[in-house]
Amino acid sequence: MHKKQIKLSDLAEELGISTATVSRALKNYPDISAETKQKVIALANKWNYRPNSLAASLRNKETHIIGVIIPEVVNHFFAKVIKGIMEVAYDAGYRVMLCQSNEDYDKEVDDAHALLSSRVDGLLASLANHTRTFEHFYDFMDSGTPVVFFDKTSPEIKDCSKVIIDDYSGAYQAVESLIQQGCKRIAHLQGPGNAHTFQNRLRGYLTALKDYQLPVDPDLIIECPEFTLNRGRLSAHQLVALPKGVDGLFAVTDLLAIGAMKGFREKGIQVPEEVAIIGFSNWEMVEAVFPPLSSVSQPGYEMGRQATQILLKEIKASKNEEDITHETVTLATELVVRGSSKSV
Amino acid sequence: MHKKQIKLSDLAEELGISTATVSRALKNYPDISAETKQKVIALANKWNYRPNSLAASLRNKETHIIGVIIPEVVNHFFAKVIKGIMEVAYDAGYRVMLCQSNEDYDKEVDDAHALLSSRVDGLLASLANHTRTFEHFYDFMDSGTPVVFFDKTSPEIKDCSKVIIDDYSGAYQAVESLIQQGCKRIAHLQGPGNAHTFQNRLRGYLTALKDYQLPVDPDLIIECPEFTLNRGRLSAHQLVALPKGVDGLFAVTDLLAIGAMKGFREKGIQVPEEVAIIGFSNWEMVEAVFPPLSSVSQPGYEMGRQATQILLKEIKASKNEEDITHETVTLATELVVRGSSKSV
DNA sequence: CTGAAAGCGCTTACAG
DNA sequence: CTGAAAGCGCTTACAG
Repeated sequence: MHKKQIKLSDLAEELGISTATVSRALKNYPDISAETKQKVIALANKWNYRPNSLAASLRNKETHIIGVIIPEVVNHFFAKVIKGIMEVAYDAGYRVMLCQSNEDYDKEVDDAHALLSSRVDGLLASLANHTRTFEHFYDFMDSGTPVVFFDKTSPEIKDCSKVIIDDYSGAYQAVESLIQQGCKRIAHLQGPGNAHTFQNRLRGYLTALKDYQLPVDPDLIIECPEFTLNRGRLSAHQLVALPKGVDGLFAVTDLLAIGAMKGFREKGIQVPEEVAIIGFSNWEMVEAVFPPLSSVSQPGYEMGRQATQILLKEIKASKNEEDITHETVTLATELVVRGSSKSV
Repeated sequence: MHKKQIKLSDLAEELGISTATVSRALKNYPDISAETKQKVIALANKWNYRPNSLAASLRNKETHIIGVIIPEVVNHFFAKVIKGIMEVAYDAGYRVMLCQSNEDYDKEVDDAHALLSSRVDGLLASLANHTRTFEHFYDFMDSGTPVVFFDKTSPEIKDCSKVIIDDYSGAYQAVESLIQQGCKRIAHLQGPGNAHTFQNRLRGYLTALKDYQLPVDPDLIIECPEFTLNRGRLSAHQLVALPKGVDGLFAVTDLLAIGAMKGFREKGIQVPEEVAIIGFSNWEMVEAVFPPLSSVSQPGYEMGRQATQILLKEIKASKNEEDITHETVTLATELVVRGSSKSV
């Protein structure tokens, strides 16, 4: 590998001045003569000089890189979060090192260690479904590197900021709406593991049933290990086969709900006449299926933006040795009713 | 910011040995005594030592980071590419710095410069729709940093590897299939800009028409500036309003095709009886709409994997000062016929 | 207005 | 088997 990248000393040598002066000229320090600045900048452009940011980062003890750990990239919600993160980061002059835990605790730990080694200035993380210990995150906090959790987090984690959505209320509203339109046997397609978000949606479901004096039937609660159309489809088949049947369904995520719609249709069940369905996330595709899917909005883009804004604020405070007050932002959810259920 | 991160010299001091020995012990050099190694490793674990990879990278002149420039993260195809990239990179001990050009040429240039400054070991890039000059990529090649383009590239770019799909054949097949099932007035929802992929799909469409002696009607070709359901929907309305109507549609991407299905349905047009529709990408959601959408498969995950494998091979060759033979891999596409068109 | 020098935290050729 | 020393490419306090 013979990378012939230009360095400061190459410019300095050609101009017959010191690297210190070149460095200062490029950073537009006020006490460098205009003439010197011009010469330096002209030469830097001529040679296409790109400063080695490794060296600068090592020296300055900041990398202007944000680490991101996300369970899964191929997921519309998380993709929007990433977009929000990258935009805010870019506007502030930060770059993003992205890691996908793949819902694997060991990989999550590994990624955290690598990002720590890379000396990222801050970390944005969303937990894998089965993460139960958090030492790999505490390592960041202990080293003074701010961490902000988004979406999938845990109440056990203290002393850091979080951006979450109101999963509980969103779920409650959805199920309440099904109840109010007359559903008596409402199923729930549940998310895997002990992820707090999914637990909160389950809690919203259970509480709504209880508040309206509807019994909880374990047969109506199906844990879906992965979020695919097919899993939703098969769950619908399973529900249709129940002796007492099903007349409503709230799914932890839209993909499962859409899969379930397909599964019901395959069994000749009419939506919403025989089974009313509500999903969660409200992604664009809910408009494309027929009937359009009712869903609870989950503002991923906004979540990414806000989490990054908080992180940048904490990075800045940490750099200035100011005190940091952590905050938990809860983004509102909203039930959007479409053809797959009735408005009440 | 008072990051109290442990460094080699802290370990060395506590053990009363040199940093050189600590460094070698941690890297399991053969000529370090087993006893020393154990002591070092025990202490490193105790203090949770994370080597500063900035320092190591600066010294070794390699970062084990791959730069990725992609037009858009919120796009199922690109998300799958990213997943493929990250998996292969991770397995080889590489990390990913992700940049989203947002289909903006200036941002693409900016991202390229930043990645060059970060001294990534290699670059994977897919062009923004309106990119027409490539200096920002040539900078990498000139500096000896391998670049592999995937999906959106340009024949003007020489001397580097590419992983693309056979857009032309996929499009040709799709349109041929529509013709063979009797469609006479086949519309095309076209992608924006001069992106080569979209041009090739357009070319497949035009050639198929020509081969079957069907006239090309400019009214039937609609350029869609962005890929949204609504854009597909409105395009369908526009086509329905044509005096001569439309009886087939090939869309440059599934989201537009699904939007068009919705648009036709809104106008009371039956799919596939009155208009047969075929999309491009074959993403999971095509199974969810009704009727299920016929589509040309576009293996994004595989594309990400292969592009990364080639890049890693070139990085290795470059490091060993071996000659590099660039290759262009063309992944096959396949028409998958479903309910929105008829098999022939 | 400019330069010499030290230092960020590693790694490794060289010496012993 | 281990250490002293140089160096990766920057930045900046200090001196002039």
